[in-house]
Amino acid sequence: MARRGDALELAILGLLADAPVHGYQLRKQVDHELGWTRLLSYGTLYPRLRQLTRDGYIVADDTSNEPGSTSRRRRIVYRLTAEGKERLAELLEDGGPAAWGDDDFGVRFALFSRTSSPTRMRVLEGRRTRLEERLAAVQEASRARRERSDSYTRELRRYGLESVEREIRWLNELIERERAQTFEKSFENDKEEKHDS
Amino acid sequence: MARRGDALELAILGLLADAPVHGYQLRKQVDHELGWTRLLSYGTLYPRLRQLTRDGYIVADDTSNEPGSTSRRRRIVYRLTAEGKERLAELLEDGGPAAWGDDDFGVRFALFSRTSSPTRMRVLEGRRTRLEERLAAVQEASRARRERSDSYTRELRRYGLESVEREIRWLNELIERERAQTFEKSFENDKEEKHDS
DNA sequence: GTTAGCATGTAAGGAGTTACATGATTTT
DNA sequence: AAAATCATGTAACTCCTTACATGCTAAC
Repeated sequence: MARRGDALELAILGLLADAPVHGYQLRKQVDHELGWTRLLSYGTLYPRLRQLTRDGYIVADDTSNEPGSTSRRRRIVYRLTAEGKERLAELLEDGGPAAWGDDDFGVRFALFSRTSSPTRMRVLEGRRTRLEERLAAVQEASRARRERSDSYTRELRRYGLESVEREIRWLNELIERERAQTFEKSFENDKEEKHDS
Repeated sequence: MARRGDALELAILGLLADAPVHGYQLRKQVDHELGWTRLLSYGTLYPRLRQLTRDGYIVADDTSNEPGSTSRRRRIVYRLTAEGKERLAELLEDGGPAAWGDDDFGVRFALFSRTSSPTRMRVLEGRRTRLEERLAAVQEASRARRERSDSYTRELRRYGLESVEREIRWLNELIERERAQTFEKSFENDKEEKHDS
């Protein structure tokens, strides 16, 4: 049974797919390169690296044993195994509800170049739907119920709604781009098919 | 020893300060009226209400026992005690680092009308500093290190940076407004003082 | 009468933070 | 020589989610 939407596992496997890195550097990459909101602590990262090692998705190379160049720091560099690559592909292609969440979406989006076009579409549209639902719920609540309405609460809601609307517009652009690309490709395929016939 | 920045406790006490409500409704208010990102589950809310009751900050009135109007639903309505009001004031005036976080900031901001002006300033400026640090870290990482740079990663970073910059501009406006208010008040105080003398 | 929503809870498990602990290396 | 940062880890604790469980009431 595949663990449910696990942004951290995906982040680790996705980053290691680019190049082998050690834990300390991995943390920085997760914090800075992926759309990570809260900082990742070592108390979370290191145990997880060991767990993924146990699972057979990654392997550790301790560089301190290597007689390489002069006095290197002790580093444990992790890299993907064949199973890890499979696992990564599997996680990436699962564009279900778990992928619409705030944390998961960022990581998945950053790894879109390893994701199939149909899955990219599912993730983008799922995320958009989720945001639209949220928008509707907040708007309705502010309309129907008589609620807290001091200036600060109103300002917070205004800014929040504006931010969500902005992200929806962004997603719409991305979806358009994605569609255009798919169209180009199917157009090229058509040409090739005609060539074949 | 005061528990560290606890957005949920603050949210509950803050909402109950307006009016007594029952758990089910409280959840909606937390989700819709405060800047809450992830949904609050009952498995979190109800145990916490009991805990706050044990702490003496709130009390429960079971309306099903009241011989009031015809056949009301069973509701357990909570309201603040005197200790709860004190606790709320105490939490609100602690504008330290815990208040700069993504979750905490939203709740605190929504409750700003119950917060003193100096604390409001501390919270706003602290939040701004935190965002500026984050911005600097990401920008530096994207400059210095050669990193993932496919189009999706770049687009995610671009959008992320834009969002943070936007929030900083928003905070700057709010800080300006706050300063102007403070100035007005001190101006009025000056007049009164002159009047006194 | 049946579905949908209201309303309150419990138990188990997982996940992450915090604080602690250690030591090497680079920079000032 | 001291301070900062690199680098890895452990243990306790807290918090939250998930899934389960129950029963009432309004609407269709």
